[in-house]
Amino acid sequence: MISDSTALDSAFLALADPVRRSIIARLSRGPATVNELAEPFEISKQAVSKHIQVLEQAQLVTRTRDAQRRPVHLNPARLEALTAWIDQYRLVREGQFRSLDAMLQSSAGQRGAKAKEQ
Amino acid sequence: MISDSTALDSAFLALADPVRRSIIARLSRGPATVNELAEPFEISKQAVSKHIQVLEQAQLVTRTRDAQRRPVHLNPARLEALTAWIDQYRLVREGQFRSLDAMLQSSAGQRGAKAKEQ
DNA sequence: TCCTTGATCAACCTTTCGGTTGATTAAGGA
DNA sequence: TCCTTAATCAACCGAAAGGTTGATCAAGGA
Repeated sequence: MISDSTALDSAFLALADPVRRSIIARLSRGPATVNELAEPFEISKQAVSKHIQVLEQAQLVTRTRDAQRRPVHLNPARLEALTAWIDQYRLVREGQFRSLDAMLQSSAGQRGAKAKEQ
Repeated sequence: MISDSTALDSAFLALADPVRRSIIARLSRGPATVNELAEPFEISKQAVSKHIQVLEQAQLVTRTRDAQRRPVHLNPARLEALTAWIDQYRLVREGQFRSLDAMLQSSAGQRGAKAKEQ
């Protein structure tokens, strides 16, 4: 599980772009070079290269060396870490939405409890 | 499952900020008002209000009306939709990373296959 | 050696993001 | 009615995102 806040920032930010998500989808079928990854898009190869760097910094992908090629691999562990974070909050407690009025009237609820990210 | 690309954009972007993730974490323990959500942070209430609007537009939270209060609720369904998206690619195919060289040498691999986001 | 291929670096531009402050709206309560 | 509380709107600002073009680097191959 990722606990560093900046790591989560970069990982979620990396997924917040259709080009980068499409690259993830492509890499789930196997590694690919920058040229291969750039081919489906209308933007420049430099732009795709930047997207890959964003994914790499988020540790969602890794790169190896093969002569002048720099093949890109998916890093599934990082994707798992993101689902792990989401799953912390995905299942909310039974009955907590039962009655908003009851909650607001019984004192100030959890007011003052410092929200803390795990 | 979310299939609209802009919906995924806004949802992942919404999670790419420590303040907003902290708000999600807080809301997983029950609904809260803007003032309650703003209390742990050193930024202005207006800034927190903006963060909540980002989460609301991403449909990660919803709001109700209670007199002059606008309590915020978590929308777990949206979080589930995100894990569903990630899970498409989380489990990569057996053996696809076996040998990069083999892949690159056996023709051009999957070159030309249009990457398509589901 | 020279050329080609694969990919990055660098500079620049425009738009969006995250924050601020000040004014305004909306709903009760005295 | 007037005041307080809850929250948003509006205008503005600096930083970062996402794109472009042009130059450069690195590794083979003829």
